Amino acid sequence: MKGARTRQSILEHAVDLASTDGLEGLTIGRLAEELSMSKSGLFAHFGSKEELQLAAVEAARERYITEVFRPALGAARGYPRLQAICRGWLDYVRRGVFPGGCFFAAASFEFDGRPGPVRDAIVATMDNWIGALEKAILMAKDEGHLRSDVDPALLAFELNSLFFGANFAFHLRGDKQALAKAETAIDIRLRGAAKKGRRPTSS
Amino acid sequence: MKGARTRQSILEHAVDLASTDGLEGLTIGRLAEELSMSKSGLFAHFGSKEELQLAAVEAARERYITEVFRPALGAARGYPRLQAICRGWLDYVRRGVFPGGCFFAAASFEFDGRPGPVRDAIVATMDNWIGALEKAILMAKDEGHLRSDVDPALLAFELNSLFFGANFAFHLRGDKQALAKAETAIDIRLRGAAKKGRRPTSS
DNA sequence: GCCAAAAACGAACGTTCGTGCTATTCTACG
DNA sequence: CGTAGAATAGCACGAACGTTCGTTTTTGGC
Repeated sequence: MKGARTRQSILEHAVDLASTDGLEGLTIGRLAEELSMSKSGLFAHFGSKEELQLAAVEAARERYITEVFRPALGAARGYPRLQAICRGWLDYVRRGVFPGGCFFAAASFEFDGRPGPVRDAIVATMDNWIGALEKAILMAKDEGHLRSDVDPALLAFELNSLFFGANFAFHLRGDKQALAKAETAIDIRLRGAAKKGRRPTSS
Repeated sequence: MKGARTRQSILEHAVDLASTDGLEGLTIGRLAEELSMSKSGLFAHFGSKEELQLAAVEAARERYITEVFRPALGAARGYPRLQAICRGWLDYVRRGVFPGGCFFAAASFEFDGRPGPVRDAIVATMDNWIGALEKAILMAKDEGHLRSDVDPALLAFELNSLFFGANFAFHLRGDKQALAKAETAIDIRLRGAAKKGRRPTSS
């Protein structure tokens, strides 16, 4: 089917557009114009704007997994993988995987005070991501790389906060040192959680 | 003049609306309807939507200063004031000062990939805020409450990240323990930066 | 209580929004 | 190669958008 290919290319553009203009600011007319196709032709792929938004969230999730999460799974489980996730995240901001900054950070703050299926999809994605972060931390504990009194939920909260903070400082404020600051803060935090005697992995 | 009073009440509603629907999602028609006045009558106060948005940012800034920053200035300069700022921030989220969560967190992520005067106003406000945070940290160093190797810009970055992270976890994910997590993380971080021998202020 | 000035209104502008239809073009399989 | 079915285009719709303008109502100093 050609439709599937078209649909995919629509979604790639939709995700880029939404990362700068927001999921609500995403417009079928603009999207169609930028892709040189008719509004109705594009519209037929989704049936409603909400379906387009939901598909965009899913497409963004896939890009995120491909660009940030899956590569980190190449590192050995435990501390190295946790470190790979953190570095991968900062690199994902640096590389500009989404032109308007992290799609999910933007979507999270856009929909945090609004009900509906789109919000639910974002919440589910973020729950999943935080859960994966907690799991990586738990693994590092199980491997004996992190101290046993480390609270996975707390550490995941802190790391994710620093990720979002880095995205904010880098993209909004244009702070050139934002990513370096985040890396420093993360390194210190991780080292503090590491078991004594563990040789810190060089950067 | 009655106009000034009306303008102010328009802006209070505009700020509330924008905190849930975004500054771009803010609509003159909706705003007028909720205030039971005509679109044109409301419009005349600002002259353009962009002016309305700029005025809303300024009004939000004033509310923020009144609700979060000024109260903290009542605490003694140094460590206590820094602590008061942090606790005040978490309380500001808990109390729901803006119905859709922190106005500036939302605005920051909404405009982080878009140029224009509104973005500039948000950047200026955030620069100001981060600067104030750094200044409070510097004061705490000067008072001898924090270790001399503490980097104010780094610590301000970390604290602000935790604030935004708390707002995210609380409002989007509905994590009831989000504020407790943030408080724990902040306390640990501040204690780590405090000079040895300093008696930690009880909560 | 008068009267200029300020404020609010009501109607309309052109544009864009999301969403239906119907017709045309293209694609891929038999 | 022909043709059924998928994909896209064209057009129109009602509603809402920001904005303009002329009129009416309200306000506050004398």
